[in-house]
Amino acid sequence: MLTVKYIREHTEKIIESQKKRGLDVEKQLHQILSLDFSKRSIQKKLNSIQAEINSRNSLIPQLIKSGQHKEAQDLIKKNSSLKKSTGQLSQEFQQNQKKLNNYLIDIPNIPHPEVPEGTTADHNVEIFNSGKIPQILNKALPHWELASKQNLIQFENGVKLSGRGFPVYVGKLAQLQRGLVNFFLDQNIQAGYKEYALPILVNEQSGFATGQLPDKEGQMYHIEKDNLYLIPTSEVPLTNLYRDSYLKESDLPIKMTSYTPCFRREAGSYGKDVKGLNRLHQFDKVEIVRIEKPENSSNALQEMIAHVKRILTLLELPFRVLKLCGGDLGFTASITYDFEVYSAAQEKWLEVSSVSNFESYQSNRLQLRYRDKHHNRHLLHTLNGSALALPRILACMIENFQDSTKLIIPKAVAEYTGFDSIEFSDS
RNA sequence: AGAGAGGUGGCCGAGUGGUCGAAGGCGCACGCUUGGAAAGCGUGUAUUCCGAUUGCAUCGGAAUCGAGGGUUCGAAUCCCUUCCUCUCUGCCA
Repeated sequence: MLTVKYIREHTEKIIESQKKRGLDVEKQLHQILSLDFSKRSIQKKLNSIQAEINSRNSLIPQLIKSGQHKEAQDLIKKNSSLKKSTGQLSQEFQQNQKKLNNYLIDIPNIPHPEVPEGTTADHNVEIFNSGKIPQILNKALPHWELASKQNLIQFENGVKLSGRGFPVYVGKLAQLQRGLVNFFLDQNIQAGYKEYALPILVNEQSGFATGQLPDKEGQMYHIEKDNLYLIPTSEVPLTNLYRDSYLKESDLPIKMTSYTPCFRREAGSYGKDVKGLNRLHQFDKVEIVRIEKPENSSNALQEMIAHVKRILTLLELPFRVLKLCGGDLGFTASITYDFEVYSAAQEKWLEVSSVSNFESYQSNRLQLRYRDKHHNRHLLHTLNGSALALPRILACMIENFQDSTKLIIPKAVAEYTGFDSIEFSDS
């Protein structure tokens, strides 16, 4: 979230830039400013009363020692009456603070100046296109048809076990998926990211710190008995490793990667684009996260974009990169680039990666800071991206790399699977 | 799940009612020492908020010893609630 100090100093700028999201935050910001003002005036009063009490308290033991009991009793009486007023004031102070916090939590991150105007996904700006739209095979089948026919994915069994959105991968396709995970992880490790194997259940605090709570409360699976949440992305545990941290300049940058399953309830998204692997409740993803000094975060973002591009190129899939417009930007992100792969049989683009700079928005909740050479304290910047999410990659591979007899595995991946094609049984 | 122990500053660790924001050590920073380094010596070293002055330097104040509440003129220290960790037992992949 934004700091009050920042809001105080940049009120107009924030109001202006939130318009890119289609939001009018003027009223909220003024609420925040007035709550902040009253908070400070309450604190001022409280502090001075407390100071008075404290100064008397330090006299009392001295008076008692020197036998001046009457004087001591006098001070005690004065203090106990003062104390009553502090009780009320501190209650007011706390309530004020709570209100202030609720407003603060509600303000999304400020869109970066580079974020294009626009209200819907149609206004996202294409900044890169790999250029090679594949020749579509005459009878190219969408992945759900082909994979079902060849018994590579069992959607019905998934429904039997869990419900819609929990596919079962079979045989070579399961192997291909495993190979891809290793391929992605190795690519990330080679690029300097350290691998972590993480819990996929996290507590409330972790969910809050990266911004999933309370914003996406309804989108996460919640285990009430233990008050734990199934992670919607490994961004959550990965980034929270550095919650409540003070880093040294020499520790930076921090580059991490992790493979985890991800869980999303996808409440409210039924009916649209949910066929096959397009939208799932459980899927596998390899994530990259970086923690950077503020002045380096833009460069880091560019590096991440280049990195994901490289992986997609190795996969030989046609793809494009979009700069998200304000209306399509996530709550916590300052700027986001989406990677979409072209699915020939579906004749549409599917999002396979999303790379974002959160600047200090998450750090403020995480309390993730560093100390510079002059011993001044600053919030760090966090960034993350998928490298990559599995199901849609699989879907595109199935749709783009099929011929009449087999599915062809790209070279770079074949090293990991141990086979370079999946033969179809004729039927 | 049951029983017990415990949660103190970047880390370890002392501290059971009164200058305790907290001894000591480690670490870190700067300085001295040295041909250089280590060792040694010296100095400094928590965070947040409010205020003054305004250079993110300095000064004053408040709060914080897991969290919340209570007792008291006064609590890290006593009481209650709660969360978490560890050990043993039970159970088990």
